Amino acid sequence: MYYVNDKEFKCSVGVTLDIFNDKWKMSVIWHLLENDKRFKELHEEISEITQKTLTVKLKELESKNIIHREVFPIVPPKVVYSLTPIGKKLRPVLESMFNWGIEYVEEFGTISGDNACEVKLFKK
Amino acid sequence: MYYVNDKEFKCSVGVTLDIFNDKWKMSVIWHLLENDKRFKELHEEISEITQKTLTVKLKELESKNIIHREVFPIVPPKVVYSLTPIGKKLRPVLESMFNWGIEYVEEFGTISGDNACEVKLFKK
DNA sequence: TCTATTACTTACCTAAAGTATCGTAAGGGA
DNA sequence: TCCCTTACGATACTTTAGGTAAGTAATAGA
Repeated sequence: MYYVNDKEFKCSVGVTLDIFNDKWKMSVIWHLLENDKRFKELHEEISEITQKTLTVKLKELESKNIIHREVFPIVPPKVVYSLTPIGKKLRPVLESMFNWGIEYVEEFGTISGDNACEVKLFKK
Repeated sequence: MYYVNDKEFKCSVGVTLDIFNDKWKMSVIWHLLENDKRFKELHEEISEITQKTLTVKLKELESKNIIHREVFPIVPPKVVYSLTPIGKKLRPVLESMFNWGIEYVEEFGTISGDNACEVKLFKK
């Protein structure tokens, strides 16, 4: 049995799925894998998310020790988000999702042109 | 650019995240990786999901060609769900989630006793 | 006849996420 | 002085995903 603040899990997969049980957290991790980002940068890159939801998701990830939030006390404000060590260890998860996505599209979708996405993934 | 029925994605990770953007689909895959299952077996194993939601999620996964649904015309009814070839290719995704979950619990949770979960994962 | 079985369906309700707008705080320009 | 700017996020309201609880069909067995 695995226990993470009062919650009980039969399996470690459950721990992971319980954290990433929503629509957005994995996306945030994906974008932070590239490099640290300010709130506005994240919001521009994950353009479909609303400001409020992004705020909530960043707080959730911070409270679970997956991202780190650094505030610069200047005006206009500046806040930079980065992955913690355990957050960085999510890379293999996103990597396998990346690879599966390609296989899925090759079978059931279409690809046009190319994209700079691999760069994001495979740069250290 | 990647296209999967009318939807456009900048990155193949987006394709994967768009499919598994909910609370339950990954869990269903996890349980089907072990072996094919009837509706009732899945419902017992993923006990927190409601019957209605499981029905909906299975239909969604079937429509996306990730699982296969076989109906036996008997009474009481028997319906067996299994992973399609592309569905089986999700194993590395769950595997990395499994591994990350262990690392996360080692750092922020506790483990008591052991579990038979690895068996499920690593049996072919 | 009555109950158990399995895989759903239906109607209703609640909680999570989305939309839109406003607040804060310091500096710059008219 | 007053208003505009930027970056973050708070607030109020609406939409939707998921949860609750009950019902259905068809047959076997008590």
